Amino acid sequence: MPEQIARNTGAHVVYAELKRRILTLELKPGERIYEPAMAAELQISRTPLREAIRRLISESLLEQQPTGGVLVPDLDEVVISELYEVRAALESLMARNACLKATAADIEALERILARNAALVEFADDAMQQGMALHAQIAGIAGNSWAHRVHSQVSSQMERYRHFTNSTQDRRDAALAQHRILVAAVAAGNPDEAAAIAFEHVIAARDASLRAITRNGPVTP
Amino acid sequence: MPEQIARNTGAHVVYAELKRRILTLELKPGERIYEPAMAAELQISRTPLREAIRRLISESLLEQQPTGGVLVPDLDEVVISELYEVRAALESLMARNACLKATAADIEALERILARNAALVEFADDAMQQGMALHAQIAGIAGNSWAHRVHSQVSSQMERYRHFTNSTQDRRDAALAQHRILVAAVAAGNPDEAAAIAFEHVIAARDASLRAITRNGPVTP
DNA sequence: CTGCCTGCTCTTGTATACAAGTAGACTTGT
DNA sequence: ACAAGTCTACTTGTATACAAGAGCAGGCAG
Repeated sequence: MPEQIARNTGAHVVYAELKRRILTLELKPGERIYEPAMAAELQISRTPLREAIRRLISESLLEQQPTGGVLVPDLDEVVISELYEVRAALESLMARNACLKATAADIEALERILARNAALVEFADDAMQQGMALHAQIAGIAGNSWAHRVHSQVSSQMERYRHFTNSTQDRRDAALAQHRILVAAVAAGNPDEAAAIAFEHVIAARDASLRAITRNGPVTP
Repeated sequence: MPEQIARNTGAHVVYAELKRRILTLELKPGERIYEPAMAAELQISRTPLREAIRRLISESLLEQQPTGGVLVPDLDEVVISELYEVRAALESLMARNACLKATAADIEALERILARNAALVEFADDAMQQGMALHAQIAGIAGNSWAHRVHSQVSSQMERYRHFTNSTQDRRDAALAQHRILVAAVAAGNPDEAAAIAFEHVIAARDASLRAITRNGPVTP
């Protein structure tokens, strides 16, 4: 339900391409987008390009100036903190709901993912993927499509900050430990505890990121 | 930050008008929107109309069919439950943050709103407004613009269901009592308690709404 | 030298024309 | 009568042309 099936319209293609460029910082924060130039570059007319731009604006992946220009939003460490907190609230909710709805098969699936993650904990590049996999499973069990949808949007935003929030081995170990406790709480069917653990887990990730940022300098050097 | 200052462009006007019609159910759930007809009715060309439509789609106030048609989403009691839960998670977060940041003046402002609400508790039409006023103040104190933004979007969605979730005097009294406890927790500076109370408060509202719906029949009769 | 005014260029916003694909109705054959 | 195929009307998606407004440069006056 979150991602609508991509109809192969040009607007969808340029939307995906622009989104990719924004999230990879290929389009730099603060950079302005000029419709005719971008349309020429993407070899498409202004109409579908505008459609893609407006969609990105409504997702806050682009920003409209009062004067009328459109630009890539600046990176801001206050924002990343906010995003982590919203993620914490949503994942907490989903952990609670998963707790209430999980079947034996669901628990088994969670533990299988956990085992996989434990085996791969040393690989930094997979760390994010692993956390996402576990969370995706929990989200599926929770079955709140709106929570899932909003969570996806927030996660997209956070991708722009990925390069600034390097994960350390310590952090990955801690995350794995918290995931174990979380799955245990879900298995035990304790909603309040599962919710609290999920919340604290993401808040811990927030604090780790903020420390990493202040150590390595601000996000916009 | 949530609502961008309306630039007086035609697309913004039709956006506001369509949104109004959708939220008031003037555009009926399930009804399809034909661009030429709607453009003629609103006396504007298809281009700005399409812009407004796409924006509403990305806010889930309109729905795009795989085939290409656009229609007003059906009402669904599963969805309203989901929306309440997301609201609960977000308001819980904001209550927690408000707790951490509130100044003496903030507490005073909250208590003033509380007193006002207590005086007006018997007026059903203001009930929603009062709850919103208190929440808006808390959101302001919490100062998480993303939480605020997402909360606004979810609240918009819920407006479509307003007519089905009639509030009773009992319900309003209960809400006021919970608001008192919430403000007390914020004043006491107890984040966990404030968060828990805010969460339970909205969940209680969810349950009351679901009961009202099952009593009065399904949302789509 | 500085401040203001004027004109130009380039931007965005809107309208319209065109193309392609789809749903539905009608006809035709069995 | 029913099923299948085709044609038509209308839909959405895209391109382009046009208008209005903002920003900027350059010149002119004080």
